[in-house]
Amino acid sequence: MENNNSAKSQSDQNSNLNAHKKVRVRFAPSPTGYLHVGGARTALYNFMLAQARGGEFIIRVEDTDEERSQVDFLKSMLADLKWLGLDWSEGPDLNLQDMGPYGPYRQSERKHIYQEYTQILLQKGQAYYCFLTDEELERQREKAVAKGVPFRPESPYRNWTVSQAAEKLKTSPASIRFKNDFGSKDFKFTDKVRGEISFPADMIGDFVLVRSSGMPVYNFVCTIDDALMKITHVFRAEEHLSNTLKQLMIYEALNFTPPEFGHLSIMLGSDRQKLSKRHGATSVFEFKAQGYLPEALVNFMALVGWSSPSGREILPLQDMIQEFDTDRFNPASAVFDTDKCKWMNSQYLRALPELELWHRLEPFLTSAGLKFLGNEAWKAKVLVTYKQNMETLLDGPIVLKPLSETPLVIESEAQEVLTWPKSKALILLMKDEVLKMTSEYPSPDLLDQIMNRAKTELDLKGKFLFMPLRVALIGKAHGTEIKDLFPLLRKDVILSRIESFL
RNA sequence: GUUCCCUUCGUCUAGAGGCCUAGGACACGUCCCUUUCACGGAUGAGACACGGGUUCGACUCCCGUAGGGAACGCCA
Repeated sequence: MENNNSAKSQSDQNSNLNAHKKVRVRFAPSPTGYLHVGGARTALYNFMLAQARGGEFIIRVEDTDEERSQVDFLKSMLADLKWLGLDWSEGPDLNLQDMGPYGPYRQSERKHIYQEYTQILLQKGQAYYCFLTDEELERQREKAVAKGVPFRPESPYRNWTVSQAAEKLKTSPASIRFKNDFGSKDFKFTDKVRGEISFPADMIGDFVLVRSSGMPVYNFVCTIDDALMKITHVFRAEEHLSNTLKQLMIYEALNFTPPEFGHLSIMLGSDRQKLSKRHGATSVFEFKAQGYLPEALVNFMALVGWSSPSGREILPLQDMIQEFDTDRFNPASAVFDTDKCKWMNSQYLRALPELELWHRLEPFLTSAGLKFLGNEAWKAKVLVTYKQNMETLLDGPIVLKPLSETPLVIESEAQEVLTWPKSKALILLMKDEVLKMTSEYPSPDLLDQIMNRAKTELDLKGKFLFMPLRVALIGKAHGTEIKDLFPLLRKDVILSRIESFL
């Protein structure tokens, strides 16, 4: 920790030197799947840094893996980012049209740029055409594993000049490898999350820059793009930490100035394994489908691996941006606790104004096939009492169903309540009173009237009074207080339920 | 195997050598509120991975060990 601290103060000096420079950060998703909460969190931190420092947040699409990249994934990722409220000023918009002066922002459209830099490295002798086949490489790897030494490809072509290779190129495909001539030099950098980091150059060999298909690989294009797009800070997942060595080598070979790096901890599932399907929801759109509020998800994700200086936990995005500080990242990997996420969601949900809540609930109510005829005043009244019972929007249909126009069934536990000796008489008494109603919804007085009559005429009290009434109204023995529930039900609904339940 | 990263209650975390008898939040237990279920309130249990140093003093600094993770791909 101490070396971390001294490292951090050093990096602070660096950032002070760069203080005049406008912060430019990027989120660089690979569209090979849906947006994952891990990726979303990385995007969030970058977004917060840009917002906090008045900089730009850029989306760059890393789609150099032609086999796995899909446009539909990209579209859904962008939509999810938007849903979370993480807006970007440069990159593809929702229709995949580029915005901003450093485009194109999809790497598949930047091949000509990468070719240019490939040529430079080739000419400078810092890269070479390599005709090694997969089989030859595999043999080398096996040999290295058997010897217990790290695998570093040894290419017989590493000293060939471009013109030497030209002839063979006509007949054989070739990849282009970076010529790692750094010997045992140490590559050092100050990680904003982890402090001073040092990699020996000889921990890797000559790595591939361009596939034999002509498509350049991640470490190469990432470096070129970060440099060309004038990215000042790269906050990305820890799994990229060791890649930084390759990228640092490329920065040096190309005379680019590296940005500041920060390698974020990984998010794990409850079994401390990498978050995956079997841990439940992992994609942002799944959280959306499960009734999570974007503002709650954002708040929660931010707090897995980062803490606010104030120590507040319920912290809306705007407040987090106010408090954002890159010194407060926790380098240890962290478990995504669904329980706590759900709790946080409930806090945001209950803090929403009732009509706004209803608006957010609507898609869930509709897809559950529920209809509500009440006006806005009624909806607001409903949610004042019912939002306490919801943690996610998905709870809406469950909790609100008793108030809908939908016919209800009596739960088996409630069925028993109806067999109590005076239950039927009580319900008939209620029916009698409801029949006398002149207004659309019952008044509080009416309930008092029913209770009083039940006490005097039937000698009922306690659960023998409350439960049968509740069962007659909503088919359930447990739930909302009768005095809150009763005024929310329309006269005709009450009567039809009494009929069907008797 | 090699290199690099990580290690505070079950979980997320606070902690910058004495403020630590280690604080907060989620989850859990108990009690209160409530003639039900929840909400809410109070309260309890619960952690510095281990071993050596350094220091008057170590959760905090250094070194090991153990455990976890990443990279060593013509994946990103």
